[in-house]
Amino acid sequence: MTDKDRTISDRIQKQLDDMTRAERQLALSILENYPASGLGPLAALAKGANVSVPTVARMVQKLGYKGYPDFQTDLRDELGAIAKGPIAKHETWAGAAPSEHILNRFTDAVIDNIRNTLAHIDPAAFDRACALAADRDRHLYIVGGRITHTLAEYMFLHMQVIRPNLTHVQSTSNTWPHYLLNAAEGDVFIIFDVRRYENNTLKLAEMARARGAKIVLFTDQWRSPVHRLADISLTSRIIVPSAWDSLATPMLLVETMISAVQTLNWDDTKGRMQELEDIFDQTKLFRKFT
Amino acid sequence: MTDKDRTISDRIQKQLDDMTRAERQLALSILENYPASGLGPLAALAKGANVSVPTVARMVQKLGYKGYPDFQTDLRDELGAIAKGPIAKHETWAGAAPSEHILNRFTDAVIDNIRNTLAHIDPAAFDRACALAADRDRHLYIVGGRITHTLAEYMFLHMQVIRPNLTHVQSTSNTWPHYLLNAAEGDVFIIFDVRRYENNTLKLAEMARARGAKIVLFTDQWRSPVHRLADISLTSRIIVPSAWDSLATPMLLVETMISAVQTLNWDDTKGRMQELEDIFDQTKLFRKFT
DNA sequence: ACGGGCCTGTGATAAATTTTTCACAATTCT
DNA sequence: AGAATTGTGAAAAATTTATCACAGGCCCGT
Repeated sequence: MTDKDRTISDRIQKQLDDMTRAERQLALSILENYPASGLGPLAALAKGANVSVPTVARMVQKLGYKGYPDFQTDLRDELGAIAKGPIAKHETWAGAAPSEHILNRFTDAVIDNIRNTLAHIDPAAFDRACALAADRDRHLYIVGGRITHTLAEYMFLHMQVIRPNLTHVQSTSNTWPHYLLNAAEGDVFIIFDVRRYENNTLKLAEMARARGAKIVLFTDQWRSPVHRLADISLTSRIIVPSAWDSLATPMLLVETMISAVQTLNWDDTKGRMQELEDIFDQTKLFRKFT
Repeated sequence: MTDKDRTISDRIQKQLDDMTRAERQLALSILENYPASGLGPLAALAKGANVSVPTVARMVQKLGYKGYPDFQTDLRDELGAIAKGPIAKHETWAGAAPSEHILNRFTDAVIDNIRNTLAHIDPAAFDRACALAADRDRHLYIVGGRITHTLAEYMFLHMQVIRPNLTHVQSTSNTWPHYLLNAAEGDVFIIFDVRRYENNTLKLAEMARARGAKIVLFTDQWRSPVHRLADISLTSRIIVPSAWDSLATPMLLVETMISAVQTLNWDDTKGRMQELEDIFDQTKLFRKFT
């Protein structure tokens, strides 16, 4: 037993590989809300993990404890030890690393970006953008640039399941003018443009605008020049301790929009989602919900 | 009941003055090792406080609980909330929207994912992964699946600037076996695989492994089967109130790794970035940054 | 100092809950 | 098909909790 196995959490994680499905399910549940969930009654823990009572009993014994109460005692001791430690310790995300570690510095920055972004966002505008993206009568164009096309494609992949009638355009390619030939009044362009802003993207936006299309823009705090043409601009803070910017926050917004649009289109999407559920079942990670 | 009474600790402290000798003795004992001591059996708590069993029973009822288990439940809930960190304390992110708005619910979930992911990550393993990714002598393969290839590509785009000698492989394409022909012992595969896990990805990993390559895996909390072949697994929590999973947290890790690798290779990267700038300037792909 | 009122501990017991275990069926994996 | 895993339902065992009555102690005012 090395240095790393001091906490029960570590020990559980280490054994994760050798566990069976139900055990792993249980272990993850314990880790999920650690250590509170393990301090309640055995039956509650079992229920929370969607696992049977004997499974819990069997596992704690596999972990080397005489019984569940024994396991709880260990958990409590650990909890007590933690609380006694350097309390006022500046909060670190990866507790096992010093706060100067890049993991902590970077995460700090991203959390800060998220907080700042959400604080300044206009929920009404966001909702309008979602409504536009959900409208299947409008053709939906999703446009990304050199780096942002990964975000654009990510959105495209999901929207494809949610609704028909959409196109993924890469503004850096030289084929995008072709797409615009088909753009009609009322169509929707979701455009991604963060610094350094791309001329192609701006041109594309201008032409889209000229054809009477609606423009939803994902950009950064310094705002792409496209924002003057956009009906709705969603700006994210993207600075991190790195030579590059972080797309984590824009991605959060993208995912949120996907979720919102899917809800708006739920009636129509339900069928397709059922298929996904079936595939989901095949992963055999979970019990079926009965 | 005001703002200050949110935690049980606060409530107990407030009543401290009105308590009798034995009660105060008990209360201080609870506070002494909070909340661990309150989560054990009643008798143990009594003994630890040098107080009789009925005293404990009487006091928890005075505190307004139906019984000791009731009190414990409250303590556990509080512990669960605390463990989530001050950030997750039901803060509304987009202040302009109600907390039920999807923006707030989704952000809550993502922050929670980040917190949980970072809490369980092994910084040493992360550092080793970065070192592997930074090693120019090893060819670097970046592998993504159907959805995750966007993340893979995102990483690839940045790594391209940082170091030479790398390839982006899409496991869903049927061309990947060709890439493997060139893979040599000691080469590094960064593989992305979240549920639903893809057979192609697993096969690819197996072949890479067979050729003696190192494998770094980005996966979710349920862990892709690839993790058994991986030298280093970086697991993220990815659940959000949506029909899909969130790649925001894996993306955070990716960006952090990019930043770390770039620092490791900084001497060389500096020059390459400058060249890139020059090339972009020449092609006038970008507007100049003001 | 004294007595009354309150608090507290003792020891015991009943009640409630929780834990443990079992055998077997159902399911999943190989 | 056979082996391993997991769930079910139940019952027994163990532990924990809630209470009780009562005695001893402490504080307080007289």
